[in-house]
Amino acid sequence: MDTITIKDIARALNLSTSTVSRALRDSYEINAETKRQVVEYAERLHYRPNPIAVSLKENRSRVIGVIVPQIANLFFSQVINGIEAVAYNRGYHVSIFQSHESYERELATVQQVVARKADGLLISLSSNTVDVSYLRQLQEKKLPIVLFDRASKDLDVPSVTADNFAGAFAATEHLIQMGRRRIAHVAIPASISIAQERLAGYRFALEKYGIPYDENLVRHAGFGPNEVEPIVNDLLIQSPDAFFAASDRLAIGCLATLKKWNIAIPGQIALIGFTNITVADLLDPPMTTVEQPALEIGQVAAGRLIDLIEGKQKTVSSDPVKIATRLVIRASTQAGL
Amino acid sequence: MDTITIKDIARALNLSTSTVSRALRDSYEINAETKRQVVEYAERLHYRPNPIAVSLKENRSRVIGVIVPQIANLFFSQVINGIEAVAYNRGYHVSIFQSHESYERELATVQQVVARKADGLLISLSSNTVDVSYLRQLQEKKLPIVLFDRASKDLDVPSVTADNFAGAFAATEHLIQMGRRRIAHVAIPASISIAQERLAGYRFALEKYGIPYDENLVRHAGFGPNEVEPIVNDLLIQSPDAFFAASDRLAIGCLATLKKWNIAIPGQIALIGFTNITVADLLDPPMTTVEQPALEIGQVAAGRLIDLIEGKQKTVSSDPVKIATRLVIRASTQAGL
DNA sequence: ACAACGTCCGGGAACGTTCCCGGTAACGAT
DNA sequence: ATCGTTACCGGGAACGTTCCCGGACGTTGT
Repeated sequence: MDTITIKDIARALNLSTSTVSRALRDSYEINAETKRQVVEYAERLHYRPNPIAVSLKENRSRVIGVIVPQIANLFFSQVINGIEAVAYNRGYHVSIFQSHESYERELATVQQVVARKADGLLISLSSNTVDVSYLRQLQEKKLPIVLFDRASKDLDVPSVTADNFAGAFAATEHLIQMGRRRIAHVAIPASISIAQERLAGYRFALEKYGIPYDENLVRHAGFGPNEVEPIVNDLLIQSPDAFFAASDRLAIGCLATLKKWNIAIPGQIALIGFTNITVADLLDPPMTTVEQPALEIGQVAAGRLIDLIEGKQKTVSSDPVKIATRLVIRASTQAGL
Repeated sequence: MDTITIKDIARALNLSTSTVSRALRDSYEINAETKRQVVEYAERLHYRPNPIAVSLKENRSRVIGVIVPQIANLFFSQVINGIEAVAYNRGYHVSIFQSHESYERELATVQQVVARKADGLLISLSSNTVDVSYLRQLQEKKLPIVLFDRASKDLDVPSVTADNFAGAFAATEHLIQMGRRRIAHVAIPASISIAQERLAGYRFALEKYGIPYDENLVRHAGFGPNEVEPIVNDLLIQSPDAFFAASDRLAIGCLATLKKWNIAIPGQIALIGFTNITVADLLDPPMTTVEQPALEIGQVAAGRLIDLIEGKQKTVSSDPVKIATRLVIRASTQAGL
């Protein structure tokens, strides 16, 4: 009754659907005058090709699916902005989904996205995803996939991440240079690839400066709402003189807990976050952070994916791309005591 | 070569596609034994119905489209979480899109979503959208639509928003009760519906306490990255003793600018934000805020939309739903001077 | 004059479903 | 024996496209 189809045009102009279809796609074998008529009529009735029918026919959709653990996270939302910018420019639509850190939701969402014939997949793994075999299967079925931020060592898929090792190294080195020696590390769940990279950077810095690694100073925190506070409390028993938090959320949680105890920052304890929070310098005290180039990660990841989709990538070199981080020094890591 | 279809099952089991289709949907007119065979075989080969084909046939998709101006905004991302929670429970998939505060992108995105046969639309208007006729047309074509947060008075569509008037009133009243009299209001673009509601609440509070309304104390700020600072600077000329910022972003901008000028908060100037920022009490100083129930807004909006989709809403009463806000008092509005 | 070619167009299958319309048995009731 | 049911199942159209195949007509070359 309302959406106008190619058939309607054909009927109205006394043509066949084939002719109309070809006229609309500007085929060489259609008379110029006929094309004009068709295009004009289509224009006038606001004809829009039905993408569902096209997808069914062509087995593709010009849509790329993006799956992140959480959208309410500035890092991911900025990555998405980067993705959209390049995807849009190159003629792709972007559909965004959340896994909510759940393997089941991630799996279901990916299946759905694939069933809807997305041309490619951009995904950051949920923290509860250990079994990535479903992604391997998709990969074997030639579905273009690019991982970002949270990659997986079990998967030979192109990935784009921040240089977490270097970032964590820089953070830890900075703390050491500011005279800290007992540096606690509040890490994200060990299942996530970047947790290990950041931990490694942390350890490497300690090693370089001859500080023994003390595993009592390292704790992993999950994504529960009140998980950070008890962990910080535990760590405080070890009398650290600095906290290195491995994410936005954790840094904020550390800050809140330390304040609760009336611990002077950086007087007694220095604090550094691994984050993208824009309000870092409005906090009390302004917080030193390792900034991840979220936007750029998104842009690069989307670019690689689309290259893959369009077959520009002859060599499917799945060498991971690492984007440099940036240490922004603020008050929370000044020399203390 | 890989995705298995109903035809494959039919061929393998020597049945017709009709029978297989019916068996899979558990039709009463299929023999129990046949059903068993079909279901088992389908299970074994991991058969998944092709949602594209189903959409084409049924003219629906069990997908609801969500369009927000910006995802990198805690308010919207929390609303989305609310939406997803109920949508998921009721058997709908959610596709998320951003308009980036652009009318053209919004229009294009909505068209795309509609063309893909979304069953309904949940949308928060971009600040540059003045012409909502395209939405009216969709509404006339019986597409279920629910607006949230940013509604439009030109549109007779169900909407779910925070109670912006009451929230702004409470904020302003609080400032007045703390002894402030020259209360500056940094508002969001006047084109957005909630800007007017918040302004009205602000004015009503002034009126109630016999404070004359001074239009020099009210300025609207757009979404540019550096738009807030000059506006705050301008307002400072009017020597205000309080700032009421109408959004997250603006409140943060005010705070940053005031700090730049070394203005004591709340000593010289009090500050209150209209926001959802979780770090409000970690800021320097902890910021008093009017909190919007973002999650609930999302839940209610999704609920209404799905009711609409499933025709449970006999009366299409488009009376707007208003969800109460909550005033959280922190240090930034203590009595000054 | 006739083949050969170019130009322009239509018929119809196919993508994977659903569903309407039928049809065939078997069986009890008349 | 005939009829009406009931229980099952298949054929095929339809959703909106694209594209292969083929055909009609006119023009050109020999």
